[in-house]
Amino acid sequence: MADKPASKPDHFIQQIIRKDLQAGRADNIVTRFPPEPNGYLHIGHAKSICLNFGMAEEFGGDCHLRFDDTNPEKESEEYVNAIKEDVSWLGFQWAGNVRYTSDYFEQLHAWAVHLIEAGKAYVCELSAEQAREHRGTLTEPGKNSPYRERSVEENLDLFARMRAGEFADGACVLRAKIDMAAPNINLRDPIIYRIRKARHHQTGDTWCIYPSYDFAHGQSDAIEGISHSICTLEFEDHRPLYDWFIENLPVPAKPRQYEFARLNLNYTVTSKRKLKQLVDEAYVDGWNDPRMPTISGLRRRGFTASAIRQFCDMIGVTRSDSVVDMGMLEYAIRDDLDKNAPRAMCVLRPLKVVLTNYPQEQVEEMRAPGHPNREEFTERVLPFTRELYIDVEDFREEANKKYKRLVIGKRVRLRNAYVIEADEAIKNELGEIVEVRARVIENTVGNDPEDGIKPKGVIHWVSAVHNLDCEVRLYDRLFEHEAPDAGGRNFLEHINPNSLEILSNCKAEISLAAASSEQRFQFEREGYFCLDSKHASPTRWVFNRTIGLRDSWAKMDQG
RNA sequence: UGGGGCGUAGCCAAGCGGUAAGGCAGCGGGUUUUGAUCCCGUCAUGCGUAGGUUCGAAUCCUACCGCCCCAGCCA
Repeated sequence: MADKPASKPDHFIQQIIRKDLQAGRADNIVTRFPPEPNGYLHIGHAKSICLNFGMAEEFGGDCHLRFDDTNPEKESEEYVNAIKEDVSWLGFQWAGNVRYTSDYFEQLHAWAVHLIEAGKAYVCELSAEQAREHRGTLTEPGKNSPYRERSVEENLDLFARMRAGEFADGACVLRAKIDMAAPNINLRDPIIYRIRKARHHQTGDTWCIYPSYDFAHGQSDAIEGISHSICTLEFEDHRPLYDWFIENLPVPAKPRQYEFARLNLNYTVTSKRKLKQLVDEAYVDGWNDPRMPTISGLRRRGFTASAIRQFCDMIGVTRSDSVVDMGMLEYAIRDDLDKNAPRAMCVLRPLKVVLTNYPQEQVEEMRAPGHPNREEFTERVLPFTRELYIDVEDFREEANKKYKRLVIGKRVRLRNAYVIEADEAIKNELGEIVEVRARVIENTVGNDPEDGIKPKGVIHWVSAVHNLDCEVRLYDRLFEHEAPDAGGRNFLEHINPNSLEILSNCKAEISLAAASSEQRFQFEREGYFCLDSKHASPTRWVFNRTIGLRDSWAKMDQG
């Protein structure tokens, strides 16, 4: 009774929607995720996707996917396709067809004409530079454009000729006639149409004038019957303009805009411009490089959609600027993979162990569970032979009692197999350990040693004759600085030169030969890994480390 | 120095006049054939600061301080 599981409290958007429903201000909740197809989606977009689709789902409404494609020069079909794939992969389904702001260009144009006819818009021939001078500053009001008082007829004619392609890019624009002295700069006669003689990925050469974001967004929301238009905080200043258009146009609905704080994650950048730069200048291997905070990068890295959704749920939705610790994202993926990833053993840095008392030709088939507490996972078979590999890190000639691995004269458990005891380290001429001689303690598979001397710890291993050669890629954060783009510094200066380490001589248990693309595993005692979708082939195994296991030993060993 | 926002623990975040939820990280302990997982415990006499109103203030009022956004024919 007293400790009934507390349900998560509503965030402010949920509170608004609940009130709107109760007050009858809305009966059908419709949201939209409105990306511009000018780059790939990243973890910050995941927050918006989860919010928009989540609200529709929670309140029995719909969420649309609408490409905000009003700037053909920066957009492309490649991005459209990648975005659709990422949204689907995250587990969301948009209502109806994919929509495009460009679907509404004809209607938007008609509304622009409507504003002209109402004396609320005019064609302005000020150059970009002159327009800037007329705009005023943050503290000084702007000056009216000399073209502001043109007749309706002249404006109609000019706008028609803009559409007809009679003017060069930049020769003139259509502006809303609002107030050049408004303290909110967005209201100082904002541009609503500009000339762009560029081929559009959806409409081809149909148009040479394109509506601005401010003119297109709210009206598109109205056309689609969006009830709650959710965007990020930097658009808050645009809300008066959003409302102005809705009030001054014969739109079929009156959507409302609400703003929330965008996601910031430490040790990374979430800016499409910067991510594009990393790709274009080859700091990474494409938008889906496993170090990228893009949805496709995280996917290739081994993240699951449900971990990303859980993360978005953990961080909440508020209006305060915040920087979420990367540790939260790491927690979300470890939590998912711990419960759901099958276990396997893989030796990353092999060191040969010869079991001197084990018969040369003998092969025993050890059995290992696919998961420590999920019996439905299929059991693995691990061939055990006289020669094995263990990890270099798991052997020391001598060590203090805190080191719970193999030490000369001490015992250790080989996971799912025998307890062994080390006798001798064989070194090369450089003094490097190249082999360890050890002995199997009899009758210790599933049992403690009969002499009562228990092993210090458990280490993983793989047969030196029955194993899978593979490559493992270890990733570290892409940036060394927790706020790479802070302080006016160039974020590229903070790139971590050691963000990728390729281990090419790894030895995995043979069951891993059947791994499929992006399939995820826990390599016991190491971390979570997945088969790389780009570099792996039927004859080549490349595993990406998604994230290591929590490692309290690493901390102890330092200090 | 105009306008719009935001300040609750190292981080995220509840709180909506009745005496500071929860999560991440950390720390201590228990279980463990993964130094993982799991379990238990611990972690704000304090809510940007200073006043005020009130029996009672993180919540209301006033002033101040700090941070973010806006002067694209980008979104």
